[in-house]
Amino acid sequence: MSVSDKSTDPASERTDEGPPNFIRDMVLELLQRDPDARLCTRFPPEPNGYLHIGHAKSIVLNFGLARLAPQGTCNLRFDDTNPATEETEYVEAIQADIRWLGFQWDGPVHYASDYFEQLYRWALDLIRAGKAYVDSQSVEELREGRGSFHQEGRVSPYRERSIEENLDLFQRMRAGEFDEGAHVLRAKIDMASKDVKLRDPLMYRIRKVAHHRTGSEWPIYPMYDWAHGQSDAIEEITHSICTLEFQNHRPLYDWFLDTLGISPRPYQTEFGKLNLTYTVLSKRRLLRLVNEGRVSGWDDPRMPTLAGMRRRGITPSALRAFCERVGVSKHDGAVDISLLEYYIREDLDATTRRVLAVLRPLKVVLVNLPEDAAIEVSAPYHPSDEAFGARTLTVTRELYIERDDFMEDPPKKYFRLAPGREVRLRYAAIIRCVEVIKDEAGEVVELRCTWDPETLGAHPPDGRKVKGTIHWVSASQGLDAEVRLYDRLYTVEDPMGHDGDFTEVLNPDSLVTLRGCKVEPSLGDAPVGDRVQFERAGYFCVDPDSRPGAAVFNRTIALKDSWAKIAAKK
RNA sequence: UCGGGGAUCGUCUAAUGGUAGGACUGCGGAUUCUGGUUCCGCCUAUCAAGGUUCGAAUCCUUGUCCCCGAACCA
Repeated sequence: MSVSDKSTDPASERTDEGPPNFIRDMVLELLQRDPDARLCTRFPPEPNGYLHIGHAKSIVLNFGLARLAPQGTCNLRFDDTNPATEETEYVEAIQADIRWLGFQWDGPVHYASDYFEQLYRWALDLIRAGKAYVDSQSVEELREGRGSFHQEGRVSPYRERSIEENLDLFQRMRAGEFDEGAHVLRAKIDMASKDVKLRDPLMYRIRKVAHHRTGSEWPIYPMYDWAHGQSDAIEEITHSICTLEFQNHRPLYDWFLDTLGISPRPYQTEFGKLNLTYTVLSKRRLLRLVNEGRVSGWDDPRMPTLAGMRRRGITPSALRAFCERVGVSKHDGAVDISLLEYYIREDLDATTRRVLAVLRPLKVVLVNLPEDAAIEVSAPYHPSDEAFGARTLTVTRELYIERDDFMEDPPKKYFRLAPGREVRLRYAAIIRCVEVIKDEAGEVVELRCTWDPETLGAHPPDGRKVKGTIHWVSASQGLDAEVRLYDRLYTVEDPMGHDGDFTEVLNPDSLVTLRGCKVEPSLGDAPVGDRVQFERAGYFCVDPDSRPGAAVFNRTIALKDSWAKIAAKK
């Protein structure tokens, strides 16, 4: 390709889609050779748990690939071949999560269970072709017969059953004549293969368990390897994208498709799934957190599930941007959680209005203001985007400031309030602390300050510099609220690398609930899900637990805090 | 030990024989009525050793380390 045709090169259109990657390149090359080539991907979750951010990467990848061509499509298919663990609740939650993330699959929702009949007929074909047989060994015999990495497999005594007998047995398996474990259907490949996966893998097992869609119609269920590739083929998927741990399955994937002679057929490509520091992404372990009550549910804001992140206040667009940026490769690494945090802040900074809220209130009395003072100030909702508008805040004689914004004996470089020192009240005027009131225990319970009217909405006329600005809420006008501060769920970067159980490194402070917080009056009618920035504190959203007059805010993420860094160094 | 994959700044990822680039993090600085944002700057990488070549992250050889695989899970 020459440089001059760059403008018509499909590869040049990738600019808005994040960095290039080997799968995208593969598809782009195909499209360059044949612009009319069919392009169909699929997202194939098993409905046995909720979607997490790792699935988001896969969704963004698969839907993104389909969009590379105008005729490209991406299916949603539930890989529901194990009725013991799958439920309708998950089927519904997964669809809601995909839509929330901002994607819509093409055509109807597909299910591997839609293909049970076709799969069954193909299995009969394989038996007739002498490529599959019914084995009647026990689980233990099967396992032993499979051999090991260093030892060849042993041929089953049932391997040479006649085609007629296999047909009869398999049909009776399907008819429900046998108990679980009595027989299995195996592909006849090669018990001596160095690839353990190819040592006559199981295609069907007997499971007398009701299926969430097919009920009790089927007493036998196809195994993943038998169902997946054929399901792809039925849907005429062209690119079957999956994660690295399925690389070992590809020879089998190919064997079934080739042996059946299905055409056109899909091809599997693997990529490294997303891993995140301070995070565990494994449906089995997330299920444990839920079942053991370590979190409040699949949508606990600390969970890396899409449902949890949604409740936490994280936006779909931040997630999408993150998934684009982490890239796609065959390297199995762990992305630093700070990259995710960056995209969350970037999006929220642009899209949320600023409000004032005091999380840990400390009372301040402005001694030179009359009892009924009500000084109105206009405060823009966003520092750089006028479209957000403004609201009016009222300064009253008594108000609340953050406990952290006052220190009796401040260290160097602390430019907030201290005895005798000045600070600006955000959007209002400068105050000076003239008296500190303590209780019997010696704890500071109130500050007396003077209000400097000359600095209301203006710099001090005498030119003096007041570096600090703090947020505040009127004592009489502020609203009470509950605030839930969320932090990382684990105390270590790699919870699974920890010796022992991953629950041992759960962060005991991952949720801190604050009651008696004070928020500005404009928040009185904030709807559930509403996202705001509490100035100087972080981004928050209204939790569904909120009740009229008793709002609950979840902290999505704190603002970057360079003072905390300075303070921590000392 | 057998089979399949993978090794590039601290992290993720580009560069497919021709200047090792970007993002995040970290560290400085400027601006700022958010210790936020924004802007500017700096630090830091080709797993190792040989070989081919004018030239190697890229090709070859050997080695090292890491991941996956012996479920009637997906």
